[in-house]
This record gives sequence, C-alpha cells and structure tokens, in this order.
Amino acid sequence: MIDETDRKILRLLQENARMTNKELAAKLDLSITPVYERVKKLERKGYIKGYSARLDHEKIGKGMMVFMHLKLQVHTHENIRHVIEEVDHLEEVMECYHVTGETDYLLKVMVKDMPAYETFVVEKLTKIKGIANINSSIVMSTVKSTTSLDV
Amino acid sequence: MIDETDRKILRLLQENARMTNKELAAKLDLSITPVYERVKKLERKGYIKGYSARLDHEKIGKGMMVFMHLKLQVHTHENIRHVIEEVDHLEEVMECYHVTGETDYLLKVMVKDMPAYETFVVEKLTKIKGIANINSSIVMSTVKSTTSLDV
DNA sequence: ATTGAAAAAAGAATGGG
DNA sequence: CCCATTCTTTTTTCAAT
Repeated sequence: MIDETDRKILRLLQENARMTNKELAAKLDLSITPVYERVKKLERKGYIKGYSARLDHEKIGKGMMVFMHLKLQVHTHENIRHVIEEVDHLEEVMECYHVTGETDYLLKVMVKDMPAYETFVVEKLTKIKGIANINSSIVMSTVKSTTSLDV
Repeated sequence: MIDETDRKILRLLQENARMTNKELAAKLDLSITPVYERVKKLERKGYIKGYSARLDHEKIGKGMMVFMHLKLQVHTHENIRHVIEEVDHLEEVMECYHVTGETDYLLKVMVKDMPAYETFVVEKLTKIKGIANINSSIVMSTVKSTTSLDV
C-alpha cells in the first residue's frame, strides 16, 4: 500500500514528470534517497505506468476532436472481435471504450481538420464491416482537460 | 516550422518523457547538443506543453470511468458561464467539452466505484443549477487508450 | 525507513566547424 | 545547424543509524 508521502510524489509527478528527486525532496521535506527509493517503488509496483510529453494539439496538426458513438450490427463474438481489432489499428482513434447505454462503443478521434475528418469517416471507419450506426459529437471548445487524477 | 527530426523527438518523448538526450541522440543518429537544442526549442515554442506521469487508474482508486452528456435548461450566456464554472471545479471531471449534436456538453468522469459515482451525481452534479438533462455511458472496458498523437 | 556522502551519469554552457 | 569539450547538476549506490 502507499502512504501520503507516496501520494504527494504521484501528484507532483503528474504535474511535472521531469521534476528532479532533489526538487521532490525539497517539497516533501525529505532527503534525496528516500524520494529516489519511493519513486522507484512506485514505478516497480505499477502505480506509475510511464511518463509522457504533453503536446499542443493545434500546433502538431490535430486541431479537431470528435467523439463517435458506434452501434454494432450484430453482437456476435466474431463481429465484436473484428470491429475492435480494426478500430484499434486506426491512428486517429486515441481512445475506444465499450460502454453502457444506447450505443456500444465510444471513440475519441483526433484529426487535423474537417476534410481530414471526412476522409477518416469515409475511407476508414465506414469501411469496417459490422458497424450499424455512427453518431458523432464534434468538439467545439474544451472547457476542461486534465490528465492529473485526484490521488 | 518543425522538421522530421523534431517530429521523431516528439514521438519518442510522448512514449517516454524521461528519455535522456543521450538516448534520443542514439535513436536519431545525432550528437547530444542538437538534440538538446531541439528539445529546448520544442518546449519554448509550445509544441511540448509539459511532462506527465501516467498512473494506474485502478491502483490509485479511480477504477470507474463514465462519460456524461449534459443538456442545459436555457442557453443564456449567464447559464452557460455558471455551469462551466461549477463543472470546472469538480475534481472527478477529467475532461469537459462543448460539443455538437443532441447534447451540449460531454464530460469524462473518473471515480472509485459505483457508490462513489452515485455520490458524485447526487451530491455534486445534480446540485448545479441550469442542467436540464444527464445521459450517462458507463465504461465497461477499455479497448484502446493512448496519449500519443500521430505526429 | 532515512541520512549523508561518494561514484557514475546526464545536463548545461561554450568555442569552433 | 552540428560536433567536441568542459563545467555543473542529478542519479544512483552504499555505509550507518
């Protein structure tokens, strides 16, 4: 189990993964060694899965975000497996979840702009066999977006 | 503008934000200095917005994810401002987008479990004035989840 | 578990192609 | 824009508590 000191480390590393052990130690009122040991433990035990650079979507040409609700034609094991496999390979699909409710799957898709989105839908998504229905919610603006969980 | 070398650096740092300049240099067949200069430039120009630790949702007690579609009662400037302000303050809300389609806002919510979700809905979300309607899609399983954009 | 110190590695800064 | 070198800082290990 992890204690409050570990949770503080996780909070700080969520905000800045490149914070040095020295900086962490200063904020936690500890010496460097225990901080070093704790970070290694959190990595080893899988609390920390990795470290990522956060990029500017607009600047790197992924300024358009769309949430797409997919409904399957038939819910056979084979159809589910096939659709999942195909969706997984699409680089535009950042996230895909099996969800409860009216639809079966929810996808978060990121593309450059509207023409790129149309190409994605026409050339890739609708070519996947087994999808009955697609309902899209285009993101007009981002009210809030964080990757930092309340640990 | 950025070139292919810059894009490779962004790709690698998305996967591992703690990769050293030495490792980057080896993968790019460059010496350390240009790599150092390029990373600093990408940070300075805002292509890299920051670095985050990726945590294990289950392990830190955020094992339940729900997407919630919100519809507003009235679309006055004042009501929109109020709802946005309140939603922004909720720690369970990781993302909130203004979207096209049937509903107005899409929220990604992360909580510990079903009781915590019920508490969130009853004690927090439904206490916000101005929300007409909530439609929830509970995540049963994650088919794909990546933070690495195809740069 | 934490401290302090020492060795190894990486980062920052500089002068030159 | 890139390379090589030096200087500084950080990471990592280890003895001691």
